Amino acid sequence: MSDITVLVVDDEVRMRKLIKDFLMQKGYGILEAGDGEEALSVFEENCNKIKLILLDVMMPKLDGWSVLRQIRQSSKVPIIMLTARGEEQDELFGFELGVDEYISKPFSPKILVARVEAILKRTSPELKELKDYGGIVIDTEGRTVTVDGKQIEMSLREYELLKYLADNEGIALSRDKILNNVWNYDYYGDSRTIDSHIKKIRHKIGKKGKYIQTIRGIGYKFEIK
Amino acid sequence: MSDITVLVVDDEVRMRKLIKDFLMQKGYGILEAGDGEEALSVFEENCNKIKLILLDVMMPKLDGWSVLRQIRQSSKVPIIMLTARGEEQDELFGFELGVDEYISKPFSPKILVARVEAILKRTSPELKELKDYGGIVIDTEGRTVTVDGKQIEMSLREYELLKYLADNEGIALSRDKILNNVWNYDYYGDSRTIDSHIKKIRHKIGKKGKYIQTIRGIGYKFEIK
DNA sequence: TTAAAACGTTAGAAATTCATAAAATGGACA
DNA sequence: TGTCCATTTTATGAATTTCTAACGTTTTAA
Repeated sequence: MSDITVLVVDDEVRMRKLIKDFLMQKGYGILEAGDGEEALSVFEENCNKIKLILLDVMMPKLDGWSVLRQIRQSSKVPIIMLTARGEEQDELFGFELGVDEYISKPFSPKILVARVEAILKRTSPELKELKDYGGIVIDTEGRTVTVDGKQIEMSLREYELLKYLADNEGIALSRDKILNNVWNYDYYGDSRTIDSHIKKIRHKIGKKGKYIQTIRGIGYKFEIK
Repeated sequence: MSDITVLVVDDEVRMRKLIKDFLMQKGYGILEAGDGEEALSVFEENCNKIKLILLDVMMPKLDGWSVLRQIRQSSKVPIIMLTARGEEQDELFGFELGVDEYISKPFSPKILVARVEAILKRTSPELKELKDYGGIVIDTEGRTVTVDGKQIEMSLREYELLKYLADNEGIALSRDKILNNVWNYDYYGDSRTIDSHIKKIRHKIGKKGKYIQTIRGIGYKFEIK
């Protein structure tokens, strides 16, 4: 289950349903609104979940431009405007207000999905499985670590250890806990081996090595400071 | 008071009451639903408050799986499925739909509470274990002590001792008790070593050092005044 | 008032713990 | 088999923490 939610705002139920069907098929969560006012209240309630808004221009009560302007006062969430043919003259005006894309009706579902995915890919880090811990970027898919834009070569244990620490940011982890999670649960060796790896990681990530704090008598803690 | 609310969905009133009692004791707010349809409408009304759903599988009108699927269209709120024994074969299927845990009936309340707390801990940041003792804030996860917003460096014993005293706020603790709890039970040394640490703690927490009272002839007591 | 007891404070010794480097181990692969 | 590399272990010194013992101060009770 993806944790990406798209808000679809259109006064036509059939249009909403159409968009919903295609995006849900791609695994996105969908929220709907039938007019501008509803859009604002739905967005307010779910602003942390909503990663993209598809916004029709022509709507009763409150039109798309007004909704756009309101939302932009508090959020930079990507917005795609849905326009009817012949409304192109507004585009320039819209980009200044922070519109990310236009799709003009009627559109092919393929195009819609493609544009949505393109935008989400560049704006939603969780889609890339990239996590940024204060400049230390961990790509769990590619199993790579990048510090200040420079990729760092890491061995298996180093990577796993760093990831475990970073995933538990702010939590002091005992040596036992670390061994049980990064090594096999029945690991039999010296817990000093952790120190050894910590040393190498700290060295490799340079200045950011100080994010890995030593908790004397306990273990280590990752903390961005 | 925590503003964490749990939605309990089960068709048996007694079951709901049981779960409710235990979770309310832990300080969570409870909402109830007696069938799948009610569950959906209650969730819709309170989706921003509800931080976890306990969902029975077998219910009239709309079963747990359908409710799960519906809710997953708009939300990734953690869901624990309550299954009768022998329904395990569905588990794999459920995880794909975003089930976070299974608990099979009959269950011990202890397990229920433990699982609920484990999930909430990792999904609700507002639940972070910060305890404020009159301006002395102890973060048990991060193992840090903050006094009036300023973090204080503490050694292992100092931290453990302060935490032990604070956890037993208002209770006079004998030296023996302190030694047995903060030091190893087979500690062999002088109990005056406590005084030494108390002195350092008092100094480190400055004005708030007066919270640690000396109980002559007995030991010490933490009291906010 | 005074001695005894309990606690506060201090400084330094002792013990623990960690960082580091370097050597040993062990597995993968040519 | 030998080489390479990741990993683990070991050794050493440094840093920190903990403990102790001694002395000072306060409280208690005779």
